[in-house]
Amino acid sequence: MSDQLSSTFAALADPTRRAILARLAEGEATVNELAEPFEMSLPAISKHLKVLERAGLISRGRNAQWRPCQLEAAPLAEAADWVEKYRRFWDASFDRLDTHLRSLQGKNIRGKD
Amino acid sequence: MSDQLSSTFAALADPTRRAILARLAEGEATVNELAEPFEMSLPAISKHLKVLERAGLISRGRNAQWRPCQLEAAPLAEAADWVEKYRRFWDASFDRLDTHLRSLQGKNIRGKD
DNA sequence: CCCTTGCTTAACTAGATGGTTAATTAACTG
DNA sequence: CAGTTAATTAACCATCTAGTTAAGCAAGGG
Repeated sequence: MSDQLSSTFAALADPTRRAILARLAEGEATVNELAEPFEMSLPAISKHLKVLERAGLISRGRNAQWRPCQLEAAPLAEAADWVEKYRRFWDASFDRLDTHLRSLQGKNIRGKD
Repeated sequence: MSDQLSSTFAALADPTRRAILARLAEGEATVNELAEPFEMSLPAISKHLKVLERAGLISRGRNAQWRPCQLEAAPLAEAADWVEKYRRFWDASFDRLDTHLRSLQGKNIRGKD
């Protein structure tokens, strides 16, 4: 799970962390500000932030005793690229072609590919 | 981790499972065909397929003793939507606006939002 | 210098994840 | 019916995850 894409997706696989990113999309925030909406201890938020940081999705500065967090969306570009490769499989405009290709594939199910 | 988006991202957070989806993008495949590229036991692949199935990313049919797997990309649409909301944060054309907004936000770091 | 505020680290727990081998089920094949 | 092939299930194990409470560490404010 050490590759970038895996840790990005893993970081996104938690509603708390996605909510934190959504909040940071509105601008910088401190840990306490980020924690405020959640019924969860501060250490728990701290851990979520560490996961986001190690995935490169946030960066943290220092301002006196505050540790302001900032969104770093770069890893999301790679994730978007990956997902987009599959767009034709869910996009309505490709349904007919897709069904056709699938039925061709079905006849060759035991073939090399 | 029970919501759709979380289980979709969780399923994608593993290179083996992403490779399986990539293979299925070329068409249906049986479990043994899917397992072939990996140095991993068949039960391990079976478990990965179960994760993908519970996330709704694949469906499985029956053809005699074979259980052909098929890509079901629908959940990826939701994932793509989520990620796309952040596009402006990594897209070069938004960098200048983004920097500007951040600097405004910075002055209000202790504010309500 | 002590106290409060902001946050992290430590230690622990319950449950999920990712893998293994061995046993089992299911369906075709001689 | 016996054997082979395809795949799953069971049982087990190590590691990771997401949370907890309690203790520790910086930095600013009386």
